[in-house]
Amino acid sequence: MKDWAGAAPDETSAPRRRGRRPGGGDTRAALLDAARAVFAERGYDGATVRAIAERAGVDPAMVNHWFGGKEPLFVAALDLPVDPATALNEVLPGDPEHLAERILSRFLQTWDATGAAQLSTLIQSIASHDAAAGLLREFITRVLVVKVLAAVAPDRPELRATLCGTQMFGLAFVRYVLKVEPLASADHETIIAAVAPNLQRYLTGPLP
Amino acid sequence: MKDWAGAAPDETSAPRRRGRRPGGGDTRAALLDAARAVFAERGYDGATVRAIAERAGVDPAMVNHWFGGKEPLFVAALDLPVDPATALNEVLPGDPEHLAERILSRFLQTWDATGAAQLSTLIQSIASHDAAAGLLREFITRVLVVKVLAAVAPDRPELRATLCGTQMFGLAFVRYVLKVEPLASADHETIIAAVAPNLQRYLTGPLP
DNA sequence: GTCTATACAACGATAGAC
DNA sequence: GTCTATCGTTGTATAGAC
Repeated sequence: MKDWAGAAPDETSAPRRRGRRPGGGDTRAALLDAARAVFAERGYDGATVRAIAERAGVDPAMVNHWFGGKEPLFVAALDLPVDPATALNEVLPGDPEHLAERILSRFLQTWDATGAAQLSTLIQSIASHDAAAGLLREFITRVLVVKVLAAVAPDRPELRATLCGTQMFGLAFVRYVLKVEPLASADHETIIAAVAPNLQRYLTGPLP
Repeated sequence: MKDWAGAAPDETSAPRRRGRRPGGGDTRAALLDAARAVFAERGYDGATVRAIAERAGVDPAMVNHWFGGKEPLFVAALDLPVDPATALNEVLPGDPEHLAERILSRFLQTWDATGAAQLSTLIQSIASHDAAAGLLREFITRVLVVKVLAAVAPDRPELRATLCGTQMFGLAFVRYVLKVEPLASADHETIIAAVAPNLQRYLTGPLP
């Protein structure tokens, strides 16, 4: 950390070789591992790109080169089966009063296609490892609050985001992990019609 | 949480002695272990009291003596910090249109007092072991559908029950396991005011 | 030769010390 | 207010793979 931050760079230590590494194409994997460790230890804001790159033994610019920035690296470290940014960009445009329907439709399509197995393992790691829980907490806060709620919420975006999180997470768990009938086998239309009004109230409806 | 995969003591083919056993005070624990195993293997309806007692190596009458019946044994096997029957009897009476508020109030009091640790371990075992997931599925179906929804729901009690399950489980997970702010630190009044209308819609509101 | 992974320097923004 | 340190990000030159 303090090697190259403020000290004079004209030390006698040998500079790292520039250019492409001989055999190892493991920079991307090293960054992912380092990112999971640092994000888990310090959270999203506390984790710096420089610290992650240092742990991985590479230049901070590699984060941008391989992932496009700090946040895409964070999403990649979560190892989700979908890219939230892409999904949100497809879902956000349109009437804000029908946003819940679009979110639910996309949500069901994604997890029905991916299958419950992957979601089950994801939830397991979330429930058992504090690190994973911290990562998801960061994810909920950042993605839901900053991107979704800031665009449509009239007030209290943080509270609305967590409330949306309760409904979406509970739906995922009961449908895909517990597989409680008749919800586990219900078609998308039924679920959207049942859940969308509640989710929409959390998004734009009146709150105390 | 108990060890759901723990093997119950094998049944012995020797004839059991009648009357009080000499030193054995482990009949209750043996029944609980056997109950978890058999409930997990066969579900609530498929598990018979006789099979549970046989695996525990005791007389079926012991189920009635120690637990008061099959269902209290099932609840005891779930190792919940509260007795659902008692809690429901305190919550059900009153205006059905305000049932959600009473459920949420009781729910928050229970888990805030017990602490998040116990709920976290409970959810972990649910997410990781299929057996525990099956038990909770049975619990949701039986308790919510038969006892709560049958009393207040105008139609589709099964669907309403699972929808209520999504909201309650999601609330528990986000507040007590993930501890996402501001929901994790919100007072009961705020949460009830925010969630009760949605839960009430699942209970008695219009469904598609 | 081209292509690409890499290192280094530097920019604008931001937060805190003074 | 200024100053400083550090952040995320970007530009660019270079070394090695192709």
